[in-house]
Amino acid sequence: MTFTEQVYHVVSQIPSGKVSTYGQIAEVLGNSAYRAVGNALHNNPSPDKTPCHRVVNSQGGLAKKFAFGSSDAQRALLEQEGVKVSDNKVDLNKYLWQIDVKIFK
DNA sequence: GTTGGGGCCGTCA
DNA sequence: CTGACGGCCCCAA
Repeated sequence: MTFTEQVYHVVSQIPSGKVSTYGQIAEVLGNSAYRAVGNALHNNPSPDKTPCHRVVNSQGGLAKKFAFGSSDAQRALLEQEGVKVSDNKVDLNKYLWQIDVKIFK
């Protein structure tokens, strides 16, 4: 199980209507591997299995380029799931997903 | 509040 | 094996 695989696994565990940050994922997988996390999602071999649109940065803002093509698609998906997006940013206080460490165990 | 610079981890060429 | 890049994050001016 490589780091990338773990990232996919964790991201796939994100429930609908919730979002997570690169920092949170990195915090679960390692200490500070947010770089690797972004890289992993960039590869994103299975966008259907890996909802990278539910992954945002610390500011709750959407990324510039996603495997889907553009951030507008990501925003649409989030709103479709019940997550209200304003100015390409989500309310982390409400939609931030509490990552469970056991998910990749 | 905004901008700039440094540093972490992993993968690919 | 070494070098470079990335959808980042944090701290200091």
